[in-house]
Amino acid sequence: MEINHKVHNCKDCVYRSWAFKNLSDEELKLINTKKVEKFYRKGEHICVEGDEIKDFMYLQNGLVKLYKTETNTREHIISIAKPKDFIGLLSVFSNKAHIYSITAIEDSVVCFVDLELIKSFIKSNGIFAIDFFEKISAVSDNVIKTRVDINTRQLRGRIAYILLLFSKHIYNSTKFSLPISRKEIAELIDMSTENVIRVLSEFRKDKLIQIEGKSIEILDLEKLEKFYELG
Amino acid sequence: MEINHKVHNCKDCVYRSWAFKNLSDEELKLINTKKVEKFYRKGEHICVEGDEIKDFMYLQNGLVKLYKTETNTREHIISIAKPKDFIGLLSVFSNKAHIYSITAIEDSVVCFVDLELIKSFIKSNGIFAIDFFEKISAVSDNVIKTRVDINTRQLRGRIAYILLLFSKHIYNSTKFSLPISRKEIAELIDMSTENVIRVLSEFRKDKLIQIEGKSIEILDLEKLEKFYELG
DNA sequence: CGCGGCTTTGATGTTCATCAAGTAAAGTGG
DNA sequence: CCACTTTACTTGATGAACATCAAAGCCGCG
Repeated sequence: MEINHKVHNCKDCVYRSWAFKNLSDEELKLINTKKVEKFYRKGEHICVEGDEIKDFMYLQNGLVKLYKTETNTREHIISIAKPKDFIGLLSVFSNKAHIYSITAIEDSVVCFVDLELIKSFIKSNGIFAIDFFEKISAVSDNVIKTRVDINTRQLRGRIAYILLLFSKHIYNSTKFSLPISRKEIAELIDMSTENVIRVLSEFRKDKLIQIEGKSIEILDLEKLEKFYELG
Repeated sequence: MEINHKVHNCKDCVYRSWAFKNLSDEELKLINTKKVEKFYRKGEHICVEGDEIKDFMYLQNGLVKLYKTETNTREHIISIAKPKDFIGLLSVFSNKAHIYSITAIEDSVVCFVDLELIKSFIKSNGIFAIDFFEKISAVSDNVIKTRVDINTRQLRGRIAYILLLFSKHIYNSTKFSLPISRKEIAELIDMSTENVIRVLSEFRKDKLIQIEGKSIEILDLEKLEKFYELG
């Protein structure tokens, strides 16, 4: 299932300047020898609820979903992680086992770093510790904010939220290809699949978006933002 | 508004053995001289959305709510914090300003510790850093879990959730006095005040609970748990 | 080529918020 | 302490928002 990805040197990794900027050359070297980069094809599992947490994982490339399995046919998506996000959330510190499953929704590359190594850096390198926690706190804080954002809105506001999320925060374009199915959108924003489709169709009829299968273009950003703001 | 509470010595504080157990005697002494314990009467604000974050705050005693103000008459409650919880959540690391307001819903004692001091301990004391982050991660993780729990349920399941929350996790008793109004329950679980009342009345008629004003007794724990599990 | 999963639309019914109106409780000023 | 005001609570009636059911077309995949 998993294919080992072409391994980079951590020194050249974009994440060095982000989360790991405060590591010394030796520490970086140690990470470099111990880290594992794995490639996941769209649809492949990265981890499953209940798996033991051994590594600190962050997304180098692609897009993944965090979710809980509710029934055989229904999942509940907690969040969509984008590159640079720490995809195990805080569980890495507060749990022994993953509390969510993670699956790639686009071809993705995940970097695994042994958790004990990260912990040893936290212990020995205080500057790193502070910076590191700022970064992972932001990711979790954002999940909370997103959940609240979604709950306080109704259908149109939620769909507008999702469209704006992909457009502004993930693809940086008004034109993109939806990485998830209508059903997954429904599972992400707590509504029925049928109503996701209905609202999308309504938005198309009202010329807010152009949509054909997975391909979406936002035509009227202002109106969409109004739907988002008004709930 | 705020009344200075009788100040304890950190050495005798129950929290020493919990979050601060890995601090040395000198470090503890430093906290002791710098910390401020404040007493808040029920209803008093501890902080307001937008306030600068200067301190790390944890709840020694009482009960507080975290919320966002939506309109003049409506708030949205994010969570209820109980003793030992870190009430600023992760914002302390990822934000300069509080993103939620905090108000006491019971008479409460909050301990304020200068954030810079905490950060300096994180830098200098690695064992403390790891332990400390485990603790605050658990609190935030729990907020996420709770939000998901609530959204995936409908009215009866949500009310059951709230009742079980107070009974099991806060008061450890089937008999307790509700610390929040019907309106606040509504704001916490995203439903209308009227329907909170309706479901509570229904539960009373069905002999699941006995309720008179704020005083509640759970009569049929099993049925209540069934409502919670089935949503 | 046929099966299962995804998508779409319409019809129906349930769940829920909102409105209205009244009672009880809790502050507030004289 | 009492009239007064406000805020909390409660119940019923109504309609809006939404899920569910049903049926059909579509597409990919073995």
